[in-house]
Amino acid sequence: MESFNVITLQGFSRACADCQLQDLCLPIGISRKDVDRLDEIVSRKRPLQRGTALYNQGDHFGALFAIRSGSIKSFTISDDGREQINAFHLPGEILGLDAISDGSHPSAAVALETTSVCELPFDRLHTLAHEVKGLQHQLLRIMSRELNADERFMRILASRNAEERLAGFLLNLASRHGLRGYSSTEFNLSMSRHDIANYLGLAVETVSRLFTRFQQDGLIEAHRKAVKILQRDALAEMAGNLGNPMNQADNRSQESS
Amino acid sequence: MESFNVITLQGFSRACADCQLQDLCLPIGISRKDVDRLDEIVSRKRPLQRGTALYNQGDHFGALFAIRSGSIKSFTISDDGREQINAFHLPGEILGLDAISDGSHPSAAVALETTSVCELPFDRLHTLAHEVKGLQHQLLRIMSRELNADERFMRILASRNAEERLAGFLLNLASRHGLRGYSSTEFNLSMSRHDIANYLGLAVETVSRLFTRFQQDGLIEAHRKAVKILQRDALAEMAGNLGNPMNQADNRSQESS
DNA sequence: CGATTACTTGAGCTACATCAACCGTGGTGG
DNA sequence: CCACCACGGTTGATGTAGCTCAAGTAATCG
Repeated sequence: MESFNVITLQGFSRACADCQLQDLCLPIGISRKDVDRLDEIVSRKRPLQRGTALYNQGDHFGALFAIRSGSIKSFTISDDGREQINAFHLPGEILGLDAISDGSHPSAAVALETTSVCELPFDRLHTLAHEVKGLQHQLLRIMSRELNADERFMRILASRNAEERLAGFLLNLASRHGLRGYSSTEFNLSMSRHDIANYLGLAVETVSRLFTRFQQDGLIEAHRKAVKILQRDALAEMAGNLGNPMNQADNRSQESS
Repeated sequence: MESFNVITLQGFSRACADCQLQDLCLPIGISRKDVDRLDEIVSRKRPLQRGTALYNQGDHFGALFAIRSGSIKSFTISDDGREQINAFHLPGEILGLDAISDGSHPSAAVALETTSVCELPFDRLHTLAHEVKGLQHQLLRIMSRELNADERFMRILASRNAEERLAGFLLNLASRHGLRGYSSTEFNLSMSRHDIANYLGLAVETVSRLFTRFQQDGLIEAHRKAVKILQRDALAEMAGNLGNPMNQADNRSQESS
């Protein structure tokens, strides 16, 4: 709702150099001049409505996408028709990296709310990365960061119980919101309980019960999509202090020494 | 036992161009001349004994490693001291990709048996990739492939039960062995039941029981480390046909159209 | 304003973990 | 060379976290 016309129409055309998210996204560690070259290949598409697919499973891979505002879930449908969510993506994050290897998207991406994205045609990006070493490095770093996040999440799925998973999930979202300049204690979930359950490998009922229990225990305040973190430390304790490091982007900010 | 002195001592010094694994590893899509340049930066270390660490969690990241022979498990130790295995690596696979993003290894890597590796100093590799576009692309593809494998595995952890997990695991190992020119129906597990259980997020007892049940049902033949797949299709059915695609490297082979 | 969909709450069931005992095997030292 | 030990693996018995089924309530949508 808000945060929607923050980006003016001018901002819409004049891109990366002015983007609020540039220090989360591709332009890190790239000179102003090279950012302008990046700009030239980026195209901004009109916002996706909630439920709209950015790409479908099996689609030809032609471009990476960076989220400008809104949020997206990526998921796959298995042979038996069940959906499994791989990730939720927030502004500044790059989608489609898993499609580079075989030229088609192994998972679909659907907007969870009104969402706008930047399109980065891969062949042009690749060529530019060949010329701009900083961009090449940044691409590798982003992919590596993603690998990290996946590994952390695998760890959670393999060894944490339901309450640890949800606690970790909430903290992860919280800190990712924080990184984007929003409140890290109070935010809206753009995904349904069903999606959360699916993502965490739990039943919807379990997630629902945990939300009410966390609330009863004074850890959070939750009413439908609105969530407020009341006792961050208790949640972190519960999540085995995996809340912070589970975060995809956290580590990136302080490591540029 | 066998398959050990396949690599001669000559093969040990003259590298990538002669390597049996080159079509699984970095050199794909690179001209002969550029492979020689790659060769120059690769250094071959003496074999690691079983249980020896290639690197430890938190170590400074200076190089990627490619497995030449043997196998390696990578894992992290969480705050509470529990080990969680992220992956098992076979010959031709690259380790250390998750360390690019913040310059230190988020996970440790330990040899499961006598294992030899090639060391690829990252700064030199990075520079070479800047010059050789094919190498840059191949690096991205390998990372993307890894992302894929992680996502598939997350799906398994989040939505499959014990028997589906183990069936998928066995098929995955089988086809990875096949890709390397070994039998894909008969092979040795280099990891313990404990490791398998840890990796799959199960208890050792459960894994053990499943092994005996699979054997009783005539799906496999298993004695200690030795495994023989008897009914591939039945296992695939059980794994929700996730056995094949779960594989990290499968898709790479037929897509170079 | 009714109807569909998202979420919550309760009751019972089950897959798997945990605890405990036992077995085979490979290594070591007497 | 055998006896013993330690360790990885197997098997059984029991407990429980979380799933499933079921029904109710609240929000959303046409």
